[in-house]
Amino acid sequence: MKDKTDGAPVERRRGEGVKLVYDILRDEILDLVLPPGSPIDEIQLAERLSMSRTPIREALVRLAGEGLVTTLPNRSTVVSNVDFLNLHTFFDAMTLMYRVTTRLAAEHHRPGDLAAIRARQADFAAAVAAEDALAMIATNRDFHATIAEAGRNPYYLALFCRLLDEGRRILRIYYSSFDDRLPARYADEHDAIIEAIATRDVAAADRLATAHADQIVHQIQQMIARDRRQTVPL
Amino acid sequence: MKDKTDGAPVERRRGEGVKLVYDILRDEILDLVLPPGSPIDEIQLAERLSMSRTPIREALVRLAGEGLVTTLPNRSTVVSNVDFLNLHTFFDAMTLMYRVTTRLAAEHHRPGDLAAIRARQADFAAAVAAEDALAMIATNRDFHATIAEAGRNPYYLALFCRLLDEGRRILRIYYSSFDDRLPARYADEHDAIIEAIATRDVAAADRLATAHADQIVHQIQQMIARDRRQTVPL
DNA sequence: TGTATTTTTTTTGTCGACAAGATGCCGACG
DNA sequence: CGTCGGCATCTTGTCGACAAAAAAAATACA
Repeated sequence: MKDKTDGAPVERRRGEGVKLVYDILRDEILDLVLPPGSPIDEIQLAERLSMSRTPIREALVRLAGEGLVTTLPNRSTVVSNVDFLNLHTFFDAMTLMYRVTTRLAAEHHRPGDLAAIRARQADFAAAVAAEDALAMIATNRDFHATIAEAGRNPYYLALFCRLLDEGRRILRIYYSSFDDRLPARYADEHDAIIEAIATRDVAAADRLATAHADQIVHQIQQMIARDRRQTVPL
Repeated sequence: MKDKTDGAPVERRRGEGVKLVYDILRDEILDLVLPPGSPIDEIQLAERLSMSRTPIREALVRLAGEGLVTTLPNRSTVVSNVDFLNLHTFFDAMTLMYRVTTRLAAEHHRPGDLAAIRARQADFAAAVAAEDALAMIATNRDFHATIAEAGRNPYYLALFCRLLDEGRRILRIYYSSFDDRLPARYADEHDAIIEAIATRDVAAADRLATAHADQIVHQIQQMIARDRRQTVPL
């Protein structure tokens, strides 16, 4: 089978191999190309990318640090599972991070930030117009991550990105039942959030972010309730 | 010089070397045995612990993932600096995590949790009685980490532990000026927090946690204001 | 035929060695 | 006397190979 990740002996700059493996695995995990529970074979990856096992292992250690993979000692490392039993902890943290990052963005954003945020919103609108649910997921993530960057709190940013990535995985699982009627509402809410940030209206930013988070959480919960049969193994 | 980390060729079980290096480096970084900016030489560590560079590198990658060390590409990896210019972001996140973890503990704690929390509080009280400021820092961290565990939100727990560790480092820097008059107040506040959690009084838990966080933040700020001269290089 | 035990195979964790990149030193030149 | 370029040294990033541990397979025995 022909793959875009060729096995030909390509020359790579020093220190670039790790990043390559890391990015590939990360994307494949978040896009569910590697579904939760998939074993990751180091040798196979090494042959596929025509490099030694050392950089692959380093990338795996980094992914394990972010919780995307789980390494069983002396056994294979597998893609981490999504903890459906404790999704409420995810929703709780997600909502809080939506709120604090948007609040902080309204407080601390600087001249260039609004342009970046609006650019991301344009990307999201394009994805909505194209009815590309996968692109919506990705651009929505980038939109809120950019807001978090404008808030300038690295601790919140790190946790928020982790949550957004996990959300990307969850949404992917329920991609088949993605309701493309709601996104228009999301786009409007995004515009309102931008407006609140631009006018430095912290209270409005908090209120809008809370409502936005509630929307997304509610939608995910609906998806889960709808497709529960498929998530429970026989 | 004789060290407890001997260089004799000791036999180690498979997979134990990485954890050993990780724990040693982590402790030395948080205790400022390795002050911020210290270069970490892989070969030197490998000789000191009588092992290859591979497990040392894996431990360094994990530490880099937690932000405790910074790896300059193709150059040495150094202990991460404390960002004094943006301490307010640290205080902000710290206060929020104090609040949400204490709230969640009041909501979700289970039978065994209170005993564990009280045990940690006893450790803290013992450190206060012994007037051991270093032990106070460590036991205070464990006390709040145990509360966060009782809250059962892994996302908050991870961020909170990271913040508590960073706080441990900051307090260590100002250890010389540690005022051992305040800790008695801390112990009382801890008792009040335990009471609020036990009675599942979420509002009280939130209020007490906020006050507690404000106390600690205020004390650190006072320390910094007092010793600013030493923090500014010539 | 089913189960327990041994053997084989596969995969991980660790090691020593080599090559790329960077830092510092030394000499040449303006 | 100061600055630039080349050389030596040091550290890191990567590689191939070996050993330990677990899984899988094969065999012996009841």
